[in-house]
Amino acid sequence: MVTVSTSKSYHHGDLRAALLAAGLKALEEQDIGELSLRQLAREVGVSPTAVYRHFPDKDALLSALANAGIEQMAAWQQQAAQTAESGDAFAATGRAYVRWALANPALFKLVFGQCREVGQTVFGNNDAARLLRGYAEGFARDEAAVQRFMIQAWAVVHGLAMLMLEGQLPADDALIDQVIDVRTLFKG
Amino acid sequence: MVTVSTSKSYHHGDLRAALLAAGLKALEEQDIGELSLRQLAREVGVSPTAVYRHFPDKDALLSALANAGIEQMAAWQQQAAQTAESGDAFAATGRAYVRWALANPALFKLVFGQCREVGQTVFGNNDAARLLRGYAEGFARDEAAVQRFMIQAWAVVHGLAMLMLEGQLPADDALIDQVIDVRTLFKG
DNA sequence: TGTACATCAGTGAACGCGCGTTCACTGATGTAC
DNA sequence: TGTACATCAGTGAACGCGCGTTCACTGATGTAC
Repeated sequence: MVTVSTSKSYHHGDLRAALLAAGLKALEEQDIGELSLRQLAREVGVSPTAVYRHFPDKDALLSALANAGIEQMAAWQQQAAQTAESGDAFAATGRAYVRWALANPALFKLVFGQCREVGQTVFGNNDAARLLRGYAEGFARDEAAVQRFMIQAWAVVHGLAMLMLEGQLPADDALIDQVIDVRTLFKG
Repeated sequence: MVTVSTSKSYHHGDLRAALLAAGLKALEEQDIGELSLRQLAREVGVSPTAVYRHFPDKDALLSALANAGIEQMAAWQQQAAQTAESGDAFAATGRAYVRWALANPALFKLVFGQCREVGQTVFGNNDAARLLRGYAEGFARDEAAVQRFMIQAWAVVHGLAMLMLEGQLPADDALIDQVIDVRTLFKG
């Protein structure tokens, strides 16, 4: 005889993880503004109230989602850098940035929108930034030039990602390669 | 003796214009998702229902706002191009793009978000695009190079605007000038 | 110039909706003796 | 091994809210005769 518990119970941390997973999945298709706490609870098969066992409020849930997004994005970039042939790691990181954005449209926007509210910056001390700096220091005259170059590079990939996400440019792999091309892009 | 009409009446088109103006103003401080039809009606001093005399629904109002935004942005760019010293018109247009975005954060996002839904492209046949193309044709080898250059340029300004809007980079006039600089940016 | 009437831009009350959040609760799990 | 009890992760009902939209309406304006 099997006893069915009426109030289901996740092992510790499981519902939290399930909610985040549901959130990430939902953000593949919905915009952040359409995402509701109740919806995620529904998708996980739990009452809306249960969410409050794991997050103080909706904002906290969104923040956690943003953090998950940042980590995932950093992982993609790192992977791309390591896989790339030597000398191409820099551009590969840029391409990974755009591709991740295209694969996670709403999450990409959440990551940047959310960070503003928290007052935190997405890049600065992560691997991608370090790679970028290393590359720039190879040819830049001084620190000012290094910084300018880093920002220009960031702007290109971010802008390309945004324009593709918003349908202004075709979300086309070949186009990504074409645009993120150090041979044509930077004079140094 | 002055008769005060209880149901106030705008001259033809005036309420429409007032609603759009209120919308543009509201978008200076709020995000698009927080903007409600009722709020705009309130701000104009009219009942929510009155809006429906001028727009079939909320979406139509937002579309009209986006169109107003596109026009305003194009005007800024045109103005910048005409004022610029010869040879600098191209970069001036780019700077105007970013500055307009900073002056109209939510509207900027609305313009791009909304256009996706309508399936329409912001640039393609406007003055800025023509200027951009003329500049590119000056040194690009072939049509493919012209297009690549146009997209790269667009990506840089769009990305810079976005990163500044989202607080990832300081919204700093000097930084705009530094980043949008043909001397360091494009190899052609 | 006066009257009859269509048009048109407003009004306020009402609707159903999904939302985030609160509340008091219940049943299962783990621990101390 | 069995019992008593604290902890903890769920439950369902309820709240107030602002929203977009609908409805039947009203009063002012312009036109035809």
